[in-house]
Amino acid sequence: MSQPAARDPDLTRARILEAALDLFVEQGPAAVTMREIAAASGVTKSLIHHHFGSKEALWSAVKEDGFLRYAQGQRADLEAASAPGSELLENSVLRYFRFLQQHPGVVRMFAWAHLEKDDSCGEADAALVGLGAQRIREAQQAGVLRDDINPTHVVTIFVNACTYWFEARAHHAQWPGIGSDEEFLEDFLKVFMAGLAPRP
Amino acid sequence: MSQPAARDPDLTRARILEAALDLFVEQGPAAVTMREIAAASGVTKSLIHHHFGSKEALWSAVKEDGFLRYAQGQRADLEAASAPGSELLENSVLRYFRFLQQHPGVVRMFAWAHLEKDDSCGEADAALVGLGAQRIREAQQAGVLRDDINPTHVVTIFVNACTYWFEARAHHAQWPGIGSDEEFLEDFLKVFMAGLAPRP
DNA sequence: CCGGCAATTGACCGGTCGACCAGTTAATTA
DNA sequence: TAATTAACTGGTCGACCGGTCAATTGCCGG
Repeated sequence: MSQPAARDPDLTRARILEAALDLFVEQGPAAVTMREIAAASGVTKSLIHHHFGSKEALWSAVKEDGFLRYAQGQRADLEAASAPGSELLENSVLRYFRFLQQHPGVVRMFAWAHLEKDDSCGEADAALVGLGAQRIREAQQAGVLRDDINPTHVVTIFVNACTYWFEARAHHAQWPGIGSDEEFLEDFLKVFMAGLAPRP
Repeated sequence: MSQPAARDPDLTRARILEAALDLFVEQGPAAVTMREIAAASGVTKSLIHHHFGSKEALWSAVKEDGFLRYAQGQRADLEAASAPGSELLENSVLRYFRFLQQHPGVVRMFAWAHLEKDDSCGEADAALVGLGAQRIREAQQAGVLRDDINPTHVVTIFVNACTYWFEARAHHAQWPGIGSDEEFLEDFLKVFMAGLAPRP
């Protein structure tokens, strides 16, 4: 006979967070009810309140957890793409694009956070962007990239282009002549890298 | 003494649409109540149902109206920036950026639509993007822009970079070394235009 | 092995939501 | 001007929301 699962508050919290993440990211925090989260995570509504206090606190915990995992993944990616110079930049764009491609929920989570003017997401990746900008500055000083562009803006440009590509995918899919993920990435990289080449 | 306002269903509809637009764009469709919209537009809740049927239908009407006005404004802008060649492209980016700068609600309305997977926004500007892409194609054939890039992707790149700049403004504001609207626009234009210059 | 505490449950509460409806008023038309 | 239609109002309903609470269960240190 199936025993009732042994008590494991950490696992319970994790299960609630996981179910809540899925629902929140998919439907938005306002449209999800505590009852849905309870049903999806296999616990009682009261238990969610016991562990997280309120719906808003749960949503905050979900975002904090999500942003943390995002930042950790990106940091690992940035350190893995360690080849210096312009190859590093091209690799970074490629890795960032692939990351969003494989984690569509991340784009949506950021979008929800932006719409509700939650700037806590900035804390998650500010240090990461600073690190990336530093690498670009080094490449500029080495003469590999043109040096009349703010390094942080270099990061911002490719982050914006890639992120919004996935956020507005269904929208832009209706534009005449639009290509696939791969074709867009290829074209963007051409323009981006050529635009950053040292000036003659 | 103040007469009760003469009946004017068109004006009433317009007032409801305007109030609903503001509230929906600011808080998102799920967070806004019919009672709020009624209070903000100075009519009864029942009257909104009379004119629009349901909350969802009202939100659809708001989006449709918003997208239409957006597309009309953009079309006017595109036709105004009629100088051919690479100047046209630079002007288009500039005008698009300024448009979003002056209409922050548009960015948010598109973001809400994207998050709820409403692809009706694509119908609004598909023709417009097609027109822009055609101009770029002509510039490519004239040798003013490099011709190994999908023209639609050229549009997409600058639309993404500009739109997400405003959508994630509060987020990116926390990034170290980030600049102002003007500084970002300048840097983006440098990279973008240089990246699209004909190859040697 | 027992006493305390956290994990967990189900019933329940006040409040608010979107929608509906019967009734009233003003414009339109025949 | 009588009749018809559409604009508009106030009141109300059932559903469902987030949150609370007393009671129960299982773990774990003394």
